[in-house]
Amino acid sequence: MEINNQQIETMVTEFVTKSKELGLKVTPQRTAIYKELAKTDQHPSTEMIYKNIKDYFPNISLTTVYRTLETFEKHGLISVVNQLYNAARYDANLTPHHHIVCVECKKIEDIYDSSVNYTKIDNKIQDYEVVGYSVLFNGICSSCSDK
Amino acid sequence: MEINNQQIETMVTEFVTKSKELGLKVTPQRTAIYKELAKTDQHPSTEMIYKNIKDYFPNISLTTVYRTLETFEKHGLISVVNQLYNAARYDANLTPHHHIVCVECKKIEDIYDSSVNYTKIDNKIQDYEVVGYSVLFNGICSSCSDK
DNA sequence: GTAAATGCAAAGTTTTTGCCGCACA
DNA sequence: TGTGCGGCAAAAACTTTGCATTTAC
Repeated sequence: MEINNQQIETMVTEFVTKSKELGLKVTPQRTAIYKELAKTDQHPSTEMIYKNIKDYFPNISLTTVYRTLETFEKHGLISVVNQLYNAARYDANLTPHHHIVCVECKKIEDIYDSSVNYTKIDNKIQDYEVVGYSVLFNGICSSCSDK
Repeated sequence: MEINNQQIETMVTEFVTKSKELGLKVTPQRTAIYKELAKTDQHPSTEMIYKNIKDYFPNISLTTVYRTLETFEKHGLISVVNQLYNAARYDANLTPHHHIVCVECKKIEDIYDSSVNYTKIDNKIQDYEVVGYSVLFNGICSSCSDK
């Protein structure tokens, strides 16, 4: 799916407004980083964003991209697709179940709550042959919310 | 939730059987790694598993743990909780939507398929205050399945 | 006996941190 | 004119690879 120029401009305008509300400075680097992310639905990594910006903004630092994306995410301007990107986490329990991760301490727990249901899907979505799916809830665990 | 010794032994027995069926050698290291994962629902990282085993198996190598977990995962003996652990991936689209990732090439696409629905949940699961959730489908994209 | 698995060392990736200079409210 | 931001370098954290040795079958 393509995102057209007008949509991007709208998003950038909102980004500037929200940044000012949040007390974040709007710099050329930040605008470039936001725009790079707004113009694609490919969910790029930090490195990909950096490389794209380098073409027209050769002095930008990779560190800035890392720090800026983290700042944006912390303030809700963007979201991280893979909350648990820090390290691989494994599970020997192969029965279908869901997970909940604490956004503070990164602890993961299994969910067996019966209110959590997923509607049956067929094994074809868009151009993909689906081999599985997982539901990941984000939350704050009781010990972190106590703090 | 606790996993009792009998459950663990059953899992280890099945692990040995499946390994043999798959032509995988059952070594003391592999058994230790599997057991370490079977006895917890904490979804440990490679490092955590390594540290726990080190206590009673001081010679084990971190490399072995990495390689073994990858082998187990490839053969379906265990699963990886966070498919996209390689690098952080970002999204400027804040409207609720789901994702599908190609298990081969790691490409991510948005899902707007109306057959994908999630039943409404309240904002409390177990001890967590839920702030959001995401559904991640695993699949094989058309260009990868062509190969 | 042989192919597969392990351990060690080294290298490759991804991410974070410290420090200093710069710039915009 | 001070606080936040950016750039550079270094370090930290996580993961993979090459090679010689050992082991399970």
